[in-house]
Amino acid sequence: MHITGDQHLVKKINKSIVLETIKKKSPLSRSQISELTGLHKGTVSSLINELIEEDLVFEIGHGLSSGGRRPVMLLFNQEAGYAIGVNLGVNFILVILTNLQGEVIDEKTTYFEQTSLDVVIPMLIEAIQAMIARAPKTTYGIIGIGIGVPGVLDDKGTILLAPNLGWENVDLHRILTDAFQIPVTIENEANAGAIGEKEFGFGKEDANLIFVSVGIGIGTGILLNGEIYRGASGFSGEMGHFVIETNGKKCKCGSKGCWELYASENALIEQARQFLVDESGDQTLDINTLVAMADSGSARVIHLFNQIGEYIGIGISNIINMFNPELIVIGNRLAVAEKWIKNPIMRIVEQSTFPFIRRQLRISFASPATDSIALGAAYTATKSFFSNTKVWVD
Amino acid sequence: MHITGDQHLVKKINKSIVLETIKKKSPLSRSQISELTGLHKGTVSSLINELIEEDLVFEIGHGLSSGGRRPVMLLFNQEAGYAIGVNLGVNFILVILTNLQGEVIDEKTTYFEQTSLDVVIPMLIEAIQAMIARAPKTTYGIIGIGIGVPGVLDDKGTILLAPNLGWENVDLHRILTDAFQIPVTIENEANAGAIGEKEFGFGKEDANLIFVSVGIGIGTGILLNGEIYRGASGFSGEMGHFVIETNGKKCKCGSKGCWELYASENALIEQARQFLVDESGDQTLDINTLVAMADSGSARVIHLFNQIGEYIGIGISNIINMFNPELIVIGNRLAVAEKWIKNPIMRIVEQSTFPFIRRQLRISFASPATDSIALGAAYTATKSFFSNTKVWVD
DNA sequence: AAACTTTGTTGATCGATTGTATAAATGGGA
DNA sequence: TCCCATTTATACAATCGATCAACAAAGTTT
Repeated sequence: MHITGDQHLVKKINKSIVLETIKKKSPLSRSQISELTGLHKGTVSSLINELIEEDLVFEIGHGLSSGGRRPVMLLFNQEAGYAIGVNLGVNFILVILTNLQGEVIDEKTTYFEQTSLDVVIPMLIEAIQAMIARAPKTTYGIIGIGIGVPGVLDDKGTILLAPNLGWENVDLHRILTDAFQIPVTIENEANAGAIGEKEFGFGKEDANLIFVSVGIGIGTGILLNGEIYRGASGFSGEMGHFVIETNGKKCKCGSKGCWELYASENALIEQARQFLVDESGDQTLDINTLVAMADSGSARVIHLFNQIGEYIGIGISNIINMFNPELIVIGNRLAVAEKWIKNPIMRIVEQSTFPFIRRQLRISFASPATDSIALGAAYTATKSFFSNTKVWVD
Repeated sequence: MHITGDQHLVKKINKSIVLETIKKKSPLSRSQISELTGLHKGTVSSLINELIEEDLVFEIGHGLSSGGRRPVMLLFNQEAGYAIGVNLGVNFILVILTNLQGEVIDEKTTYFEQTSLDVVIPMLIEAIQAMIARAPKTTYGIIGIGIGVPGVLDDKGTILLAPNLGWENVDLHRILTDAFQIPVTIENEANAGAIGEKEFGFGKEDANLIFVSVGIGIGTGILLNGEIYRGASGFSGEMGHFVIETNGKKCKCGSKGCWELYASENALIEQARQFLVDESGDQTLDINTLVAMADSGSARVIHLFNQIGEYIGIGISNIINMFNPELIVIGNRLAVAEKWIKNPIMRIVEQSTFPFIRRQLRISFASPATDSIALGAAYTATKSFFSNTKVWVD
């Protein structure tokens, strides 16, 4: 069975084009939409009236005349419904509430120490529950819940493996659907980050964007031709296990010389521990501590960041040469060390990539203020809402 | 301006679905097509009649009854037109003539030694001209010319750089369009190979397929979600310049330790030359000679193939971990050494890739009998014919 | 031979875009 | 102030393509 064409499909396509246009360029008049999209005036009129009926668009009043009748300006009704977005981390749960435009209305972070299912799942449900309770009443209510998870998923939303949480075969989709009776979408953390950056971050104009999540390990969210690339078994993006040293250290994945052995938060802390025992006692080492030490001038720590940065740069160079993307965003924990790792990364990238590829390329660090993973997760929920129930074709 | 929907689009979609169904599963009756596609009987009838009118489909006679009126069986008219496919190599021009189904009707190889434009372009034009002259007369005649080129192209069919031919900024599209007044499509060699394997080779069922062209250098054709991936500047697939040894040999690309320094035909021959001067005089070394020597038991050559195979395996492992493809096809010159490099490649891949990724993965060598590059090139011409003038939406 | 099945066509209907005419609102100029 | 061109938006008929239903054609089964 194929997706065959009929008038309903045509209408869905055009309605989605009209709504997208309003979302991106409002305020707009009907006639401007007609010109921008190439659709006939009458078509636009009737579609707009349906969208107003559905409370997704509203009239804001008259605009300025350009020599004739004054246009009626239209706005997207961002507040017709809200979406929940969750970044499920290794020691925290970040829940955000966004409107249909992806603007953050509310947010709350909860921390945990034990990662066992019995502890985390109830906390997760409670956190979402609390956020739903705080959401204002709207036409469509909570239209969906999107979650970003640090692990490998199948296409039905089961977590096959989340090594840093110690989870295996957790049917999170079922658990949350049962708990809330609301559509749930689950996405890998790095993929969600890529989506977030594409929709709300630095990558709005880019069709090819790669989100490099440098945390305990390294994961990558690959967005090609505007869509997440998943591979044959939903398991692409395991770039942490690139071989960058043919005869390097042994990795638990079975290979040798894997990238994340040299360039992750784990690598950083492990190496720091070797010389910091004497330098500063047995304090708990984490990345924020190390950044603080570098800021206050510790040469050894600065040198360590430099080294880690170079290794990150090697992997990123491989990514660049392979994917020739428009944008690379470095996110997750190590992004806070931007100040200390940016230069070595850039230096290596300039050495190891083609000039004509670099010309189309930008590299940036995810802003610590906005959580692109939670934003991306919320966006998947919104998108699913539109494609399943209302407009949108994809 | 977007691609908006109207009835013409609907018809194009459905007509293309009907034709594709016939191409893939003929002989078929109208009613079977209706069931397979989900389209209404009447719709199928009218579309089929148009296709018959256009000479793209014909009735072959009655099929067997299944308890009622006997069906009229339909066939795709593969011979309604022919396409030219060209593999422009570093020392040869292979021209093939295919029907609309991609079956090779005729083929001819011409060899050349000087790669200067003045020599090669006239030869190319003459070779194509000769093939066109030999083609039988059909309804649509020669519907297009497709060319696979070992170099970097822009989106208008200009060769920006073909290092092994010594060409730069050659507007091949214009040259050939002027010469033949027929639609011309130009594609990178490795991309054409990927398309050929997808349509006619081992990859028919696969959406994610990577063609690794191991010749003088290493190029890759990346087919994701059923489409060639080109990257931001049409320049992805430069995987020959992966870094696999962080402190390895210097490469002319400016980096160090690039894959193709260790795993290409160049690497093979260079290393062979070092010890073969004394072993067999100053014969001209090429890959066929080396394969022959291995076949007759030269331990050193066998060991060399083993080593090159292992390095190929390392790069392929990286590709696998990154793309998680269904299929990898190893093509171009080194494919003839399958017997000697297959095992080391496989051994390394098994060591360096995840088991769950391998489960969905096949690795094969391009068959030397069929040239997937020329086939893929011819297919791009056929596809362009259908999408521009007749049915097909993409 | 009658009844049922399968295949394929034909004409009516539906639904969506488009084209044309028209109405409404406005600015510019005589 | 009045008239007209212009811009905006709607209304209604025309058109095109898919679907639906009825029917004809050609079998098979009982």
